[in-house]
Amino acid sequence: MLTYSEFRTMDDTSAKAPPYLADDQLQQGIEAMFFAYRGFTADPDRILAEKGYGRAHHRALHFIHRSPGTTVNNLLVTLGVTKQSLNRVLRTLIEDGLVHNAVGTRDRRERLLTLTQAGIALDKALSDAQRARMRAAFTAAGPDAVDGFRTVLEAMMDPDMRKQYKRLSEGGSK
Amino acid sequence: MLTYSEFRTMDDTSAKAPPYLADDQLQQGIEAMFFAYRGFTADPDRILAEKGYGRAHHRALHFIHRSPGTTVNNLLVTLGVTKQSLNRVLRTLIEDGLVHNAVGTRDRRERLLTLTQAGIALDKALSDAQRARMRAAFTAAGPDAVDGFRTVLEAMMDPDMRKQYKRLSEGGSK
DNA sequence: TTGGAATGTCAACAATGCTGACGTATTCTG
DNA sequence: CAGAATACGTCAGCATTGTTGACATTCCAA
Repeated sequence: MLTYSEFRTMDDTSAKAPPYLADDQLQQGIEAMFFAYRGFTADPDRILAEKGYGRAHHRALHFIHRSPGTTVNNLLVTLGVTKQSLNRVLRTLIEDGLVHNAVGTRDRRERLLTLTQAGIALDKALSDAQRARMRAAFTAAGPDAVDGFRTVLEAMMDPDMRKQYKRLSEGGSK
Repeated sequence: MLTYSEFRTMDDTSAKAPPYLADDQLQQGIEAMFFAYRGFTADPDRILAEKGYGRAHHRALHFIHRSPGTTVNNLLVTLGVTKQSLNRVLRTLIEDGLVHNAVGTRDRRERLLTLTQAGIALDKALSDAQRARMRAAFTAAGPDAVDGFRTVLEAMMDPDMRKQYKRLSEGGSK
């Protein structure tokens, strides 16, 4: 099979590229996403299973760690789930002493979420495992491929999610 | 990214860009995967919800379409789920007349799975939606980015899944 | 003071994973 | 041929994580 760039090079005799992508290219991309996402979650999932948590707990820990002091509503938007679904996860994390919630100072209705030391420790274990795979993939693929990887993924996001993503990438914390 | 001690002493005017760190690249990749996968599944999910199916039905339809006449065992390996989980999905698809299973010719214990016309139609609707987003992303990102995208995703897969992926890529495009 | 926003909680339900156990048909092997 | 192994289907039960809907509480803002 030709790569897309090879395909493009063959046909690219004019300044205007053909606005056509072979369905095989797209199909391959779809399957790549499917199989890669399985790998992406495999390592944290193993750790989570040992501790009795699920993927939703990982996501909550991750984004609380990423934006310390975030509110429940912010987290809802980022994770794209209902408050009931998040609340169930959040409650167990708070009960287990991994997450701390404090009454907001600017707005006392809000609950500002932070990780405890135990929460930081678990997040680190999960994050280390996931980053190790990402690092291996990035190293194997090379920096140019990594740029392309991020460019395509960003283009695949819903606009609202892209904003979330960019805000996190640029600021690290708002 | 702010540390926790920095967060605790932070006031509203202290926001500043954190220094560029190598781990930030990995973190950004992780979040890109998370947000992009949401976009990746969003369009098919809407169609599936209308029809009363879930993401697992989509996956089954996709890979049966991709490998017509595949067996249940083959599908189990590709999807990475248990036979009980797959069977539940497969049964509804067969009952609803989207999938046909025939007794194997080479080995009569096997069930050879194919899509019916109705199954092909639903798969096409789902596939069209997903491909449209993939096409838009590929077009926006450009051919070099697409190559990098696939390279990194492939490097992120578990070895067994990478074999599956390559087998499908080679066979499906001949 | 009142309306609405933010949050929490309870109940019910659905989709989709899992393990374990069992039955049937078929094929392979000694 | 007898028994082991394989492929598949199914039942039962359970966990995670998503959904709606309803309702109470707290508290900011007009």
